Amino acid sequence: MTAVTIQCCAPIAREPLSETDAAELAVMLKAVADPVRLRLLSMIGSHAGGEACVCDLTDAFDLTAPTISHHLKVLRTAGLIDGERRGTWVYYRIIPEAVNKLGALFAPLTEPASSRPGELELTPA
Amino acid sequence: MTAVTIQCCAPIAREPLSETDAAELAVMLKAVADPVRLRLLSMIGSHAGGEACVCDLTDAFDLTAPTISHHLKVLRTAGLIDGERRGTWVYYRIIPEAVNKLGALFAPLTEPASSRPGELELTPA
DNA sequence: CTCCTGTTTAGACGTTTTTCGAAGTAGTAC
DNA sequence: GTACTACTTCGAAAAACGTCTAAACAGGAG
Repeated sequence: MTAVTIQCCAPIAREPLSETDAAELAVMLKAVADPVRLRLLSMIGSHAGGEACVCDLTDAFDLTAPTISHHLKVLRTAGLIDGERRGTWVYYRIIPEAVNKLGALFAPLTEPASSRPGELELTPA
Repeated sequence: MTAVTIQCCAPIAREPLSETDAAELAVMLKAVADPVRLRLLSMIGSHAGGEACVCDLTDAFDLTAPTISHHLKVLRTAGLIDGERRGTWVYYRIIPEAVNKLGALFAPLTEPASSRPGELELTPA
């Protein structure tokens, strides 16, 4: 599930976003536009091994487990993370293509993308 | 007004975001996490001359003028755009540093922050 | 099997957001 | 001055959101 287009749009200042692209990007941005989810994403992404257990994440907040679970679901539905159960615990990992898509959206127009070394290797699937 | 820290954070996957940084970034992301505001930002940024009149923007939507005005205010409060009245019309323009900040947040981890030239002069509070 | 821990789902409640119509402010033209 | 246009502010209604508690589900241990 969670079918998300990996690459769709030029940087925001290159040309006006279409209604469709804007709607799709807004879903992803809305997922990230919350302090708790931002921190969750950052914790998962920066965790050793590239993945983090829900149990690790829950302890870092003053929130109940269901609330954390809800936020993780929002991130997962938006296509930003993916989760997998291994035995007792569930591990989440970032989906880099999705994050790169956001990075590309806000990339500066000043220098052509070519001058940034390995900016994005992602070509649309 | 609209005092916004220009640079505060490493890419999201480098290290866990602090509670403070996450809260601050979430404000900016929330401003951008709406289809209408995304399109407004894109229209302003890609408009010839780097600025757009509210009258141009309003016509592109099926929304009333007060609603567009509200969205523009949200973007302005978040520090993403700036507006100026010249005679009869009000013109808005993007604040590139703010957009770059978002781009940096979602940038891939390939190069260490030190290799980006004089990105910014402000250190976090 | 039962019990315990980790995680998700369901439902409820208060807060925030999006939108509108109506009224207010800023500026030009007459 | 009045009249007209451009834009913003105000106040209200509906929808979406974040959080909780309670209950369900998944898996390991006894």
